[in-house]
Amino acid sequence: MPSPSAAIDDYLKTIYHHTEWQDDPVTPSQLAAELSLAPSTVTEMVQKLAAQGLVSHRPYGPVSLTDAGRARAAAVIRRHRLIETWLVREFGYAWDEVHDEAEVLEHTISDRLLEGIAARLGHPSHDPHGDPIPDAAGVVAREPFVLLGIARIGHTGRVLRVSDRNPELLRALQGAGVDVGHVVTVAGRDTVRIDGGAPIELPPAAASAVWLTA
Amino acid sequence: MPSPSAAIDDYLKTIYHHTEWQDDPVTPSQLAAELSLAPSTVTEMVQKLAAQGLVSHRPYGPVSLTDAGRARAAAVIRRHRLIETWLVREFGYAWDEVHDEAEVLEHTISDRLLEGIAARLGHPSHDPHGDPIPDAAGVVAREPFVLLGIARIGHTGRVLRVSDRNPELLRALQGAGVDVGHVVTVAGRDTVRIDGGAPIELPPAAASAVWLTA
DNA sequence: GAGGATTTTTCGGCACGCCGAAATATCCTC
DNA sequence: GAGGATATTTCGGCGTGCCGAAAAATCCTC
Repeated sequence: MPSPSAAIDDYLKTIYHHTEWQDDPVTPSQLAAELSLAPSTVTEMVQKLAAQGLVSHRPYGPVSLTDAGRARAAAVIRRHRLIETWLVREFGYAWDEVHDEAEVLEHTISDRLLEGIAARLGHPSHDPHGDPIPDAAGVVAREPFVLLGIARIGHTGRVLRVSDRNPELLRALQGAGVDVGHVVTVAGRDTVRIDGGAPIELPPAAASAVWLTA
Repeated sequence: MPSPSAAIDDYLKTIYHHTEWQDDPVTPSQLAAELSLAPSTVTEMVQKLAAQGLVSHRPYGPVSLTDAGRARAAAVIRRHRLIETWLVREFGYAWDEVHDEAEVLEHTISDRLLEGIAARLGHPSHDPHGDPIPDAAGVVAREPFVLLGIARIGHTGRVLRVSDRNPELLRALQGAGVDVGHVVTVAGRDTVRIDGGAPIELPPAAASAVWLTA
């Protein structure tokens, strides 16, 4: 049981993301791409994680978290999302500016400081992207959702989450008034109305990046 | 000119501490003791720092900062002390609890966040120990001082600084009311009066750990 | 189901920061 | 100023996390 490692946490976090919204098995090559590492590096690390009981993996197969791995990943993600929330609320960072800073601090802030931040924020259950923040026990609050591109025309829902992989899209949506927490009505695969106003056409990528309450 | 390194910054910071209040040349063995590293490790790192122009050092001699090294050290110390101040003021850490957290965060916080913290604190010039915080340009505010054990009996001064190496002593002094910013009158090598009250005897170590305005 | 394409793994290697043991330089005492 | 004590440096080595090249397994198409 070696001491925590930033690299290990990054792997766990990345694997976790694949099971957060749909249950995707992760292949080593996906991991390599997402972590910007050589495939050989990923193989080695995955073997190490498997030896520590954090992931399950048989040779040439996909990778998935064990319960222990999921718990640890949830803890890292809690840190990441709390830090993002804090940077936005208290330091005026924009949504798309917090990621790099959180990426570093999630590995270095003490539990004590983290909980201090959580307390000061009022123990939020969601970060500024609308992603749920696991509580200190690793439990995640969930809400039923539909993707914008899949919701039926006329469906009205609150924007629950905006996928945070694409800063450009984030800004475009924000500019169009499609912000987490806002209520919109679906007018097409990538078109919405706000407050019954005129239809607003969003970038095509929005169809699979905007999550509405069901 | 490699990218910043936490290890390098730790060496520079430690060397800097030796010239902060008196101009002590630092020997490799002192560095090794203060950094809790093997002497051989220090030799290697010092050679690396010398090659980068951050310290000057000839074989078997002491180590001192170059101007470039001092500038970099001041930047690290600025980070450290701002973070300490922030932890005390905004998260209710006690003086003697902030050091470890600051030790880590000083290497990982971005410039942007650091300056956000500085702004929120009102750009303080001193940390909770009374140590001066270099400004963003590395310039340090100085004030004339005397050590408690050296001040003449009857001298009255404000507590400017309490050496932060010894948490136990810190607590003892705080308990006795010898806090940074408080005004005391010297009644002996390790005895003071506060507000003309009865003499308070401090631990012997206080003589060389408490700094008063001259 | 054969054979080539793709994915994964193995293997040797590297940079970093560290260590202990042994060699070497300096210091200090008589 | 000789000789031992002490400080410093050199050297081989280690763990972590990474890489590229080559080998091995799997997949996919015909």
